Amino acid sequence: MPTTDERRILLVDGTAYLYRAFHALPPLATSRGFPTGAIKGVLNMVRSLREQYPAPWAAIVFDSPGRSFRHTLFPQYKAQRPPMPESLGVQIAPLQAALAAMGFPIVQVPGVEADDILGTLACTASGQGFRVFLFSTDKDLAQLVTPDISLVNPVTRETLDREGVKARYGVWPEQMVDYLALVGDSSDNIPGIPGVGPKTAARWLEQYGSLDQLWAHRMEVPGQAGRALQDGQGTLELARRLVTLDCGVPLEARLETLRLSPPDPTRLSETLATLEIQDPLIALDRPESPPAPGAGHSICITEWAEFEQWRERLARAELIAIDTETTSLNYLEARLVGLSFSLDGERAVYLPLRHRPEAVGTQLPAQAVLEALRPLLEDPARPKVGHHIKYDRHVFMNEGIVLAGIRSDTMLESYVLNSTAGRHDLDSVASRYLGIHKTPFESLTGRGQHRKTFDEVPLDQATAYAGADAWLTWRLHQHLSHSLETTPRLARLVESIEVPLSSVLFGMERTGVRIDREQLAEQSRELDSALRELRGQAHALAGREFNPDSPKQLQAVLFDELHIPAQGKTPGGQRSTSEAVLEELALHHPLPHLILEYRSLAKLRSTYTEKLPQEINPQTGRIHTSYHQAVTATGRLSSSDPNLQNIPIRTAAGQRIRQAFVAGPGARIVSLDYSQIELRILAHFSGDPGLLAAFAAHQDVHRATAAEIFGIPSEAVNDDQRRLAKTINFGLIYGMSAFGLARQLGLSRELAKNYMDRYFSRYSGVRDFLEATRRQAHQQGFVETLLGRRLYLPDLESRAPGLRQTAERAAINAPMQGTAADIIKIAMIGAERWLRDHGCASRLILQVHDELVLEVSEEELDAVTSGISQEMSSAVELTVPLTVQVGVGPNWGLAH
DNA sequence: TTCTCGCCGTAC
DNA sequence: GACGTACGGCGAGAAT
Repeated sequence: MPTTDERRILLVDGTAYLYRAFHALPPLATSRGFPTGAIKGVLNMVRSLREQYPAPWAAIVFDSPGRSFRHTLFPQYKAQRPPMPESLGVQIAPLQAALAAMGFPIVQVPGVEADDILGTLACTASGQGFRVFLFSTDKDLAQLVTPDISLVNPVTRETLDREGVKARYGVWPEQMVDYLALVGDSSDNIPGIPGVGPKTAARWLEQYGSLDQLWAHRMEVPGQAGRALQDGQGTLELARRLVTLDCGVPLEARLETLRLSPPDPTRLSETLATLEIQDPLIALDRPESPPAPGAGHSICITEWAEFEQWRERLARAELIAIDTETTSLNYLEARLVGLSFSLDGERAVYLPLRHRPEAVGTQLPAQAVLEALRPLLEDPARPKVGHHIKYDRHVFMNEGIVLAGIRSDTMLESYVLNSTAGRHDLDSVASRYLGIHKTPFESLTGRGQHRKTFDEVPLDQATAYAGADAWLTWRLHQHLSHSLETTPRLARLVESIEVPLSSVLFGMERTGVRIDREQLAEQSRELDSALRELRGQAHALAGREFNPDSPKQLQAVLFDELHIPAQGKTPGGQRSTSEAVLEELALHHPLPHLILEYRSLAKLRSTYTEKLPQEINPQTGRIHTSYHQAVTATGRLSSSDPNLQNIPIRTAAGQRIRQAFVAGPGARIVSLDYSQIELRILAHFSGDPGLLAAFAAHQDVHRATAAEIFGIPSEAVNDDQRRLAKTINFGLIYGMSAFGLARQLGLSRELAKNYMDRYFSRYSGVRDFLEATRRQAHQQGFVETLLGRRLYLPDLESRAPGLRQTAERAAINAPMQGTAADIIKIAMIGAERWLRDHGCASRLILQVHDELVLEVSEEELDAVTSGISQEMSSAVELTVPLTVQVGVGPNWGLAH
């Protein structure tokens, strides 16, 4: 994007900005109570806009209070709108003063709405050869879009050109007025044709071209919507006049006056001082904004000779940053559209392969290019780096190419460097570490129903976008790997664990897990009838029909109608209907218990028995989850689409769902899980003799704990005592307090405190370790796992006690949870290597934090079971044994 | 129609 | 206020 183009003008819908800032941002006020939140918000938005869209010309347009021609036309126009809040209204004048001091021309015309002013200015400027950028979220303005006038969403920066309008709304800009007239606009109180929404309107206009043509053929339009159309003449006439922007508003402000001026530092600082706004970014705003930081350069390759030259360069490169562009985020459905590479972080090449003919003039034949690149892509000695390269491996695999030579992954580098710094997608990481703000993907493809796939994106845009992904990845690797080297353990974590693990996860995702569809269907049917029955009983008890899935309706029934006394509050201040509360309420009335039963079955049905079959891939007949390696704070994996790490196990009905996870013919399911891994880690870290001894002797640790707390022989421990000890043991890992223990067990606070004191006097090593962890966390600002993985905890220094205490509990939990994660990751890499070295057909299929699940062919059963179990227990050397429990069965439910 | 948020519940 | 880490379904509201 050129940074100095004389004929560019920015037209900003100031009123819309104002409302957005007012609603989106926390209220802010001067020491005397004058509200300033919206002012500060708008100033910041306008500042960043000026940086990102350098232009010599601009206007910020405001609505004026009072009536416009539309009110005369239609008295109910905007009638249902609440008046502007007073605390917003008073901010307008000082805002305009500050904007003027920043050098922005302000335009406001009595009796004229901002949209009409924007329309008039846009048309005038465009007529004089200007390139116009309209900043507004109002879809009415889409009618103005032409090759010279673009509409930019100020929040997402999504830019709509003519194609974009068509993609977003399904109609061309010149059809927008007709579209809006058909649909109506509830926020402006503009009537439309009843029953006609965006989809119907777009379909009709696609078919008939315009409202006039549609009207001429109205008797041919079938259905209820067709009848509503036939009755709608008056409505349509009116609506069309209301939504049409008036582009001929008489303006005093002539275009020549709309030049951005340099800020007036004196006036600006005075204005900001009065408003008590201290924001160096606003104050330091300069007329010459810096250009967008270090843009790389991207070349599109469409000639074979040129491709050959680049291929030779790639073959000689020390390191290749690589990225794929595809048709889908779903790794099995994704089809390769193009490839980008960068060798130096300055230049990138883009190889379009499967763009649609209408989006591209010419492109090289995909198959030939891939075959020519295959030796390079599959060569382990040609080092590559990518961002989230597990996805690219899938894409290549879909093309029959086995990507090899993966040196690193910038997503994993960013995650290990600081898991909680923010998201770890390329956009976020590039902004965070390089200060470079990528063009959002949606600004190329649009959003929603009509969005394009990447193969429909025009080649120039695709090249810039895909090329940026490659050169950014190259630069990020340089930056992040350097940062990691200052803490060698972190560098080693990436290199020895996360990057190899990414390959293991790739294999697990690819393999998937077999599901017995019919068994789940049968369970759904049974749940259905049980739920119908429970629902009927609940309505009978309540004396009326209500939706037991709705906490809000349930509150009304329980607390207002049945007058059961409420127990606790949700964080949002509502009367809670959580499981713990309903358990209590069940003592007063039969309904709460019924609801609990209903909820547990409804959960099983909606989340599992109904959902899982829909996730079965038609090609493979199996479920392929996604494992996320850069999401959790502590280093654990997470799983989604579907989440296979929260499949029920505790209840009998839940167990049955695991039984639908089955082995293929000739195979068995083997489950191996670490026994008490986090408590063992606690024993290791604390070195507490009592805890170490219990594990060394392979005792039941909860029973041993109970024996210590109660001062009795372990044979004498009863079930209640063991349960209490178990709760304390788990609570320790989570940083639980005596209060929490009391609540969990229904004890008095004194008694709970008493038990915890006894625990800590018997296990003083644990007490000292927890205390040392807290102290170290405060001193360093982070805690560490066994392998040096860090969790930073800035909230430890927060002035808010709630935040601080939560951070302290996280500081206690993270070393144990995170170390367990480190250990199982090492075990997974070891397991995969073991299977490969032994030429096994058996496959890892699931990981559930402390459990690995494999699908094992029967002839390999004994060898694999003992081999993997050995890999797991020897993953690291602790001062306690790492015990692994093994189960085998025809399905997951029976493999425990 | 689609998105977001609050609430709730499943796992380890 | 009071037990850590996740993902996701549903209802309800909404500057769709």
